[in-house]
Amino acid sequence: MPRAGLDRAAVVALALAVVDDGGSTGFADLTLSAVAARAGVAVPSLYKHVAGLPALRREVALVCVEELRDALAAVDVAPAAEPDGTLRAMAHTVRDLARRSPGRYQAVQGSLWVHDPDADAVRAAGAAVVDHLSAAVAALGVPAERRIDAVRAVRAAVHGFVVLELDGGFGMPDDVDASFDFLVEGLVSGLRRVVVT
Amino acid sequence: MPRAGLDRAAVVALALAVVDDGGSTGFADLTLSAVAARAGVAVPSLYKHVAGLPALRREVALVCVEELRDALAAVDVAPAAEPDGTLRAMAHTVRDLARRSPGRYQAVQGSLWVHDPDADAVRAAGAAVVDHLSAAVAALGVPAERRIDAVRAVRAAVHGFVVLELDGGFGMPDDVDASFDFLVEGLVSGLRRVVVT
DNA sequence: CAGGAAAGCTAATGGCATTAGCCAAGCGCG
DNA sequence: CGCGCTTGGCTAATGCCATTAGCTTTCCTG
Repeated sequence: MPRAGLDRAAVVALALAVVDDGGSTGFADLTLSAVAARAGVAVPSLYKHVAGLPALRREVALVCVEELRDALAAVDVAPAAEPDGTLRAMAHTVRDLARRSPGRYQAVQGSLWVHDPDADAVRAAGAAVVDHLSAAVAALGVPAERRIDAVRAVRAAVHGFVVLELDGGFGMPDDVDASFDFLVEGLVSGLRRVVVT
Repeated sequence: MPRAGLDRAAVVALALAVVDDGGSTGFADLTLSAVAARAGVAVPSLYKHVAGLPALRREVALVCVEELRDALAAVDVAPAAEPDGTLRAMAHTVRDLARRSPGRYQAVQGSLWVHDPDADAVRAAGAAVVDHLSAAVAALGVPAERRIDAVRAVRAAVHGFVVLELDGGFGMPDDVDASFDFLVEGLVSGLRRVVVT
């Protein structure tokens, strides 16, 4: 019986594969059994590398949040020509990422991490995501005292759209891309007008 | 051994109680065990009244969606003075309902029902919810060819905000009410400007 | 090449849903 | 009044999952 040669990283990678293969419910359906099956190993063997299912979920979530953070950082570094381009690009980045890997997007969400004392790293990466959005909003000229409200509005709008889209909540597929553009344009132009407040 | 005198409705009512007591994860944590414990009955006895856990969830969801639909219908019937008042009121109605019963709001969401062949009633009630929003958007003067986009934007914004709020996703509680007002005002004024298109 | 740490295993426990099959409560009808 | 059937409840058994305990084997290290 040769060894499988697993380690923490390999287990997390296999878990990510499970999540990716599971569509938009991939994260919810993440199970030690599934990971063990993929690894060609008995379930309890996984405990040699991760502390349990909740810990594995946390590690997976961390990878996913960092992925999102880095994608937004890349946008931040290369702002489009116009100043509103950044927020626009970030919105599309989030949606694209979510569509490419729905399971990973679910992993990012989470009442889960907000109150989990062991999820400091996840929270930190999440805060970085919000910071990038905040910078984009600031670039639009939103005054400081409205900054928080504006960032919350952006997060709500984009996240809400993505969630509804992934859940298939938009009945007919009536050009969902156009609807997203409509939303983002409304957001950008709405926030630009806040300047006058 | 007297009988407990359960029936389908009583079981669903107990399930709703479980959901309500479970906070924002109440629906996810809904379990036959919990319902049976409340009913003072062994778990398998529940199968005499409901077809299983998925069916019970569906029944619970139906109640919750109908509740939301009726709340929006009430707004529709008694429009505020100004014509934009309706959409504003609906947005607040949704949020208030979600805050009052977070567990029930989660029940309404659902990739779950969209593709479940046995959930026609849930889908129908959901469609009615969307219809009410659509009417409010129309009252704002949004032209017909933008109606779908506008309704999707409203749903995304409100739903996204509520989900983030319930998940505790807004770090500090920095006047979340004000942020919601900001979002709703932006939505209403943004949609009124679409008229010119 | 010996020995111990690390990685795998099997077995056992406990929570959950679900199915099968048994028993008794209570209603309706003679 | 009592017989019997429908119906609601029960216990027992199965299966899937996570988790823990404790054993074995591999393989690196000295």
